[in-house]
Amino acid sequence: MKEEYQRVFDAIAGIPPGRVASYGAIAARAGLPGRARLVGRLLGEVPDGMQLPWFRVLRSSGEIAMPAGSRGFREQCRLLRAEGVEVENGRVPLSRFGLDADVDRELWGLP
DNA sequence: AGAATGACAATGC
DNA sequence: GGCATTGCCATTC
Repeated sequence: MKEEYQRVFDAIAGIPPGRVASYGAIAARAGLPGRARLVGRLLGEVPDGMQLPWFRVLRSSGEIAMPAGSRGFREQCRLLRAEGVEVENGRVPLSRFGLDADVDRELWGLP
């Protein structure tokens, strides 16, 4: 596995419970700005049951990035709600649960 | 090599 | 907020 991939996994694992982050944010946190798609590709190949909070990763708009109604979709909603995250119509209000620059700094100690 | 595809994103209307 | 465009990266045909 490439270094980059590992860093992405770390970044995802670094999302605190009850919070969500966008693909772009993860990529950036992993030191791979502009590689949001890479993140998405990795998550797609992560087997279910793997110890990774993949469900905390959403699109920049806050919506779940899979076909509504699909198995993974429901699973993601369930897991998120289990952590206290509001999921309304397959979407999460990033204004409250999303990691923004401020939280990011406080949490991960970025400059 | 060239084109299409995908759990994406930023910008402009 | 929706829709189209453009940029991106890795993989697969």
